[in-house]
Amino acid sequence: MRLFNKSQTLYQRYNMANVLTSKDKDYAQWYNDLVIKADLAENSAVRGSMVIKPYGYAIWEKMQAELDRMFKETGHVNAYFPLFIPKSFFSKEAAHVEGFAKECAVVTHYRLKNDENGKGVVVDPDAKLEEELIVRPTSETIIWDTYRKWIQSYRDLPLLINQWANVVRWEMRTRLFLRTAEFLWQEGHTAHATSKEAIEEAERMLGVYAEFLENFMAIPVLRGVKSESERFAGAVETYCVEALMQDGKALQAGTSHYLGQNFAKAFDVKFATKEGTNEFVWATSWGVSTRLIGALIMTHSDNNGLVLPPKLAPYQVVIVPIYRKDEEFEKVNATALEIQTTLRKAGISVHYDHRDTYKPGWKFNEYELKGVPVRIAIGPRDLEKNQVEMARRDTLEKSFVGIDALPNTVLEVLENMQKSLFDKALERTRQNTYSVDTWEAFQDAVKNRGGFIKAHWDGTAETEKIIKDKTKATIRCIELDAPDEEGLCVFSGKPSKRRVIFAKAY
RNA sequence: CGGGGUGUGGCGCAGUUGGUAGCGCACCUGGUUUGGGACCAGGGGGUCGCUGGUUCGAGUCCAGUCACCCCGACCA
Repeated sequence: MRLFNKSQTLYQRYNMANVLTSKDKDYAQWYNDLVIKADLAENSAVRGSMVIKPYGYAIWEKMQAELDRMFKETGHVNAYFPLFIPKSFFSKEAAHVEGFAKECAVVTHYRLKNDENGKGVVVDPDAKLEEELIVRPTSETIIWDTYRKWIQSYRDLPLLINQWANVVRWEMRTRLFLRTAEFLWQEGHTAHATSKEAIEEAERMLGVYAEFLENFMAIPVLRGVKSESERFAGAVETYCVEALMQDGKALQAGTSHYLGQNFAKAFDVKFATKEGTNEFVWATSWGVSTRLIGALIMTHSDNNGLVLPPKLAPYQVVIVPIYRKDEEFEKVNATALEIQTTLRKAGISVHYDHRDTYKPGWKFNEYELKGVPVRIAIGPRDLEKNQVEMARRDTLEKSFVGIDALPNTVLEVLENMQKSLFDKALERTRQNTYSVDTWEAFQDAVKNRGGFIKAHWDGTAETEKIIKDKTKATIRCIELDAPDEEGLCVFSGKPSKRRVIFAKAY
């Protein structure tokens, strides 16, 4: 077994030089390079909007498939609501409009015409919309306007609907996957007869997200609730899962909101109870977005490129044939095809790259950049010994495996890698989650150490704001299982009943 | 919206005191190669972001304008 990562610098010198910026040198640049070089996405002609390329989209499709399965397993169905929302809908829920007004794209006209000077097309001023349309930044308003018509009786409840959609939030500054003007997501919107049911739903879906992130994406998360100032615009309570990235910054990976009766009241959605009274329904909404791809990258990847957990990889194994002449290729190809079939029968997704237009070394680097979990190289020397060379992406270890043992060995490695990626990320998160008790130590921790900082907070928005202004750290969440612990606010010195999680965030 | 930067073949860049555009990668053809991003030979491709000005002559100087990137404030 050869361990390249023990002599990483030498390895890189002759191998990956000039491909990716080193993580240690410039983490943000490393991230950008990786997204581009791994062929996940690129910037488009429209500022802040990205093209998700086939390889990146394949990862999103894997996520969608699993999440969709989980949503359906918990009783939800999919539907689709319009992209355009009448402007008037937005003003119906005060907090909601307040939260989103500053980043809405607005459709004002519905027609173009040829420019009179013969230069291209211009907006036809005669085609002004009576009521302007908002491009959805989220769908609560249009959905609740619709739910009013769907809900009359307790027998219509609970209403458990999800939609897969794109949304637009006109952000000042954007970054591929992490924050773009348009992004893809799913948004669940549910209606319930009681507050208790709605809270249970919000908590259930937070659990679904946590399970998905941890078991599927191998990303450990904290489960918690947001402070008032970080709460979703229009929610009574916002639950969240927060993950810690390799650079010590937190990333909100998913949110689930208990909306109380806010939207029901704003859109007049009432139902007849068994007892014959009329009551407003109780609501939730919850979502995760293509931002998760950013979380994926920043949790597992390294200086050689993307590292994908096997459950998410568009293909789990790539086979690279090695040969000199046509006769050699014939033999290698025959065996490679057999291996491909065997692995596929074992339920493993396999890509066999027999292109003659790239050399093996080029392919090795390419698939490392793309994070394919297992690479199998097979050449004439292997044929003689009835073996292949197997390389594992996360550790960069290479080993020789007998062809007969292949499917089982690969399955073991994939399983092991899935677990190992999670364990590694969990260990990193644990080592970077720590308590701080004084203001000096807090400032130092935010500035020099990063990570999840557990500190006492007096519970006021004022203190939270001052801490944010002074340190750039925000309250990521109040952990659901945070133990009661008397203490003094790290900033104000006022009494606090438990610690909350502070971090710098994406 | 403030600060900084950049616009030159597909990508990354060079271009001196103004003289009519070049390099690397990629691409195409042929050959040799193929176990960690091969090599040789030949070839194609750019009205230099846009508009105007100065000049015999502008990638280069001037003015304006647009776009994008990075750093802040705002946000998933």
